[in-house]
Amino acid sequence: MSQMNKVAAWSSELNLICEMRSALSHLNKTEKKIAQNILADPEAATQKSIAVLAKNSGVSEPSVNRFCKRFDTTGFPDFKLKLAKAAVSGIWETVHPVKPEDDTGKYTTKIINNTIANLMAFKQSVSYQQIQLAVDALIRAKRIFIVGLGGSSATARDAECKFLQSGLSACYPVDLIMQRMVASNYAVGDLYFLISQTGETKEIIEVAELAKLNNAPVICLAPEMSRLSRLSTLKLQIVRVNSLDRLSFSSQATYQVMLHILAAGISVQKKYNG
Amino acid sequence: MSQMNKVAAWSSELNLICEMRSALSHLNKTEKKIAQNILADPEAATQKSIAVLAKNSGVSEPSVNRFCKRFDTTGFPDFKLKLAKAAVSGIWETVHPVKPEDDTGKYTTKIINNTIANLMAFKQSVSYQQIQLAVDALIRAKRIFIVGLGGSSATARDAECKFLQSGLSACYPVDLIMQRMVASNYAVGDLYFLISQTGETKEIIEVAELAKLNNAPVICLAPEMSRLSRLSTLKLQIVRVNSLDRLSFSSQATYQVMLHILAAGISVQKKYNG
DNA sequence: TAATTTTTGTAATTTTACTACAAAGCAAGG
DNA sequence: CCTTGCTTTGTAGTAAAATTACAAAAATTA
Repeated sequence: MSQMNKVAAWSSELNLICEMRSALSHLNKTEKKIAQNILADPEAATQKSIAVLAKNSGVSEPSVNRFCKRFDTTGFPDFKLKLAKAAVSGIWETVHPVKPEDDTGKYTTKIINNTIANLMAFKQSVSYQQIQLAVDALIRAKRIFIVGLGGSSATARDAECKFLQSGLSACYPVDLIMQRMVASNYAVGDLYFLISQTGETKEIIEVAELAKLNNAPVICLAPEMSRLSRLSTLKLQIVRVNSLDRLSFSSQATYQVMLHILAAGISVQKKYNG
Repeated sequence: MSQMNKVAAWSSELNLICEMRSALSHLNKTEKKIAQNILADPEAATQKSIAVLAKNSGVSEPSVNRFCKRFDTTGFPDFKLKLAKAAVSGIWETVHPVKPEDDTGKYTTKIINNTIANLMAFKQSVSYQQIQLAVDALIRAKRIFIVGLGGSSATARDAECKFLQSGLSACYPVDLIMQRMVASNYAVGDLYFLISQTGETKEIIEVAELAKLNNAPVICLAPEMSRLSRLSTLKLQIVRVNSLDRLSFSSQATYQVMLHILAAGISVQKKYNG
């Protein structure tokens, strides 16, 4: 530990449980004992006294007290308080996959909770700068062509509605041939807005490649690190709670929210420019 | 107080701040002093000691202690803990409207938070029974016709995708004339699935009335208490955080999640029946 | 108004958390 | 391999915080 008194200086914005988890490897044995004991059941730890927690962890009371102070708290009671808060917001960290034996109530709450978790992850990862750039580009564009296939076709339709409502010139060509046609007939002022849940669909990558051939600006709404994302000039990347199957949450809800944010941005921006 | 020792017996599921607020009128002066002092800034109260809180409220320490015990807690520390938790989850109770002067970061987080708040409200109000009934009806139906106009057209398209993916026979007639045609040519086994953000759009109500004339089953995805909702045989009602304008959150995200839940229900159900 | 009940506060007790200090463990240098 | 100096951990004492028991005050009822 030596001079590094506050383990978590570099992650003070994250919640206490995250901090502890990520600090775990940097801790020495006594601290690790305490951390593991708390992390095993944070909720339960908030109910314990310093004496009980020390005994359970096999360390002395002052060790627990010192441990607490290392995590940016004034002492044990303050630590417990912050831990309790973290445990509440942490409900959304653990995702619960839908299982075939779940009854209606179970899978309903699971899906809603997982979707909320995904939105929270999205909130943490979203780049305001990219949104700002996207809003600017959308407003500047003379024509916006939206492409989305399969599961993303509804999202594409939604984008068309929202952009039209915001007073932009948006068009969502329904079939693939039309989409290709649009992509190969680029004119200055055109903008391509490509939507994909996977970012790997062959047909949409073709559209992106066609656009690139013409040096056309391409905004994509796709998972980070996908092929589509790499082909685009402006990336609105959507993280997703990993290790979660398609059934267990609505990733499209996140896409929808992203579109909503863009629409709001356009409205806000337009109000200022006249 | 007399024999009623636990003020909050009838609302134990709500969080502590809600309980205090609703109990406020039933409290006597000393208790009211304490409650008001805490409610003025619950977050700050969690940092105070019993002595400070007592002094600030103009009462004695044991009074504060007794006050805590009335709210289903073991004592002051436990009370503070539960208060802290309530304050955290309470973030989602207050919604923040998007303002024209908001910068990118501000309106982005506001929209995401408001959408989460809306999903939470939805979670609390959703009827599992209605979902169960809807899933059953959808599986039983020979043909499902989906109708949604304007902002709901994308949602309708999404419903079509999801139902088709689940192996059902779903169809979303794009234009209004087709929709009317479909509604007036009811055959046994048909099911109408009507989607509306307002539940008051004239054209969709016409479709619902046409269906009703034929005694056709109608599932609606609409706000509670709307005209469309009253016309339908099965209502999937969507509450929304009130006093929030269209721009400030994505209500469609909630609709999308509802569709996702139905699709999951269909998959789960089908797995059991073979 | 007196008697009874309820409410509130004072004072003592207990519990809990914290601090000072000393012992043990560990690393670098002789 | 031992010593010196540093870090880490624990023990014991101290301080603070919360709780309890009890008594006084206020309110209620007859």
